[in-house]
Amino acid sequence: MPELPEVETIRRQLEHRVVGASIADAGAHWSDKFSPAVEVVGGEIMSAHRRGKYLLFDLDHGVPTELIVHLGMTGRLAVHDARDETDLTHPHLRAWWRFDDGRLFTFHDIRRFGRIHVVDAGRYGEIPTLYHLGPEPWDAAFTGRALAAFVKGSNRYLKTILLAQRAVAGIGNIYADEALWMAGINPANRRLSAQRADRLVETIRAALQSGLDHGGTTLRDYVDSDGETGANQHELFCYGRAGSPCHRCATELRSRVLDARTTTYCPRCQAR
DNA sequence: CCAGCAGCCTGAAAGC
DNA sequence: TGCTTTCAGGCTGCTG
Repeated sequence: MPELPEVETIRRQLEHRVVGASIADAGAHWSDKFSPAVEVVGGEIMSAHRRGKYLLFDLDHGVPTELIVHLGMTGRLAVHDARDETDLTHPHLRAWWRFDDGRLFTFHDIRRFGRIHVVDAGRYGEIPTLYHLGPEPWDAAFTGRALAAFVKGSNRYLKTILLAQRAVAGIGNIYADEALWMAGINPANRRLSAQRADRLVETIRAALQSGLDHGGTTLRDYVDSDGETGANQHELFCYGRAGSPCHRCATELRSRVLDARTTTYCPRCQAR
């Protein structure tokens, strides 16, 4: 489940391998989730950015164009040496791009929760979550005040607001549970004081920074574009630890389902 | 506009 | 052992 730290880890690895490459050929799975990949044939990759969990490749394709990739749950991007014999019939291969130097850029996605879009640069209207995406977690616009305003304007669970990508970009289930545990806030709260909002902004940044520092969290499927697992799963305080003792107070961590998301929390440190 | 939720997907793990 | 069921979950799009 690539979230911001996993996507950023991949972006950093890909950047120096794809920038400057010209796309000579491409292919894609028939689904319209992936088929737009072929529209960038003839383009040159100018840069590789990230917004939230989206990878954004700027292309010169006559007009400024963006190739947008969301990894979903199990998406993997990799660049293969020209000598590699990459199997273009692999059952999980959803899209591929052949560079004019012979290298192959591939997108594998077992569960097909990923998505590929090609748009005129900056035209995100057909991608609702990206269109409405909130600030990056380290953006000056992401403040306790701004987060508190989002919570006040909504009647949803606090955790659901964090996952919705509007108040802040890039948080998924793992880092939401981690940040809420670190802040000592119950995920099912529907209100947030100014003081707690400031604290939650800090812990969101801390949880994501830990993920970045450890190359991402690998629970099932995540590997970076070199096929390496992350190490942040060894640093988790809360996510996936239901039934185990809280690292702060030794109370048994509990899990419940909030809006169809498994949520782990400490019933004592994160009392409502 | 909002909240809530089904549906998309597959393989691993658990249950029988 | 082998078959069936459950689970994981980000995002989209539908419903009320």
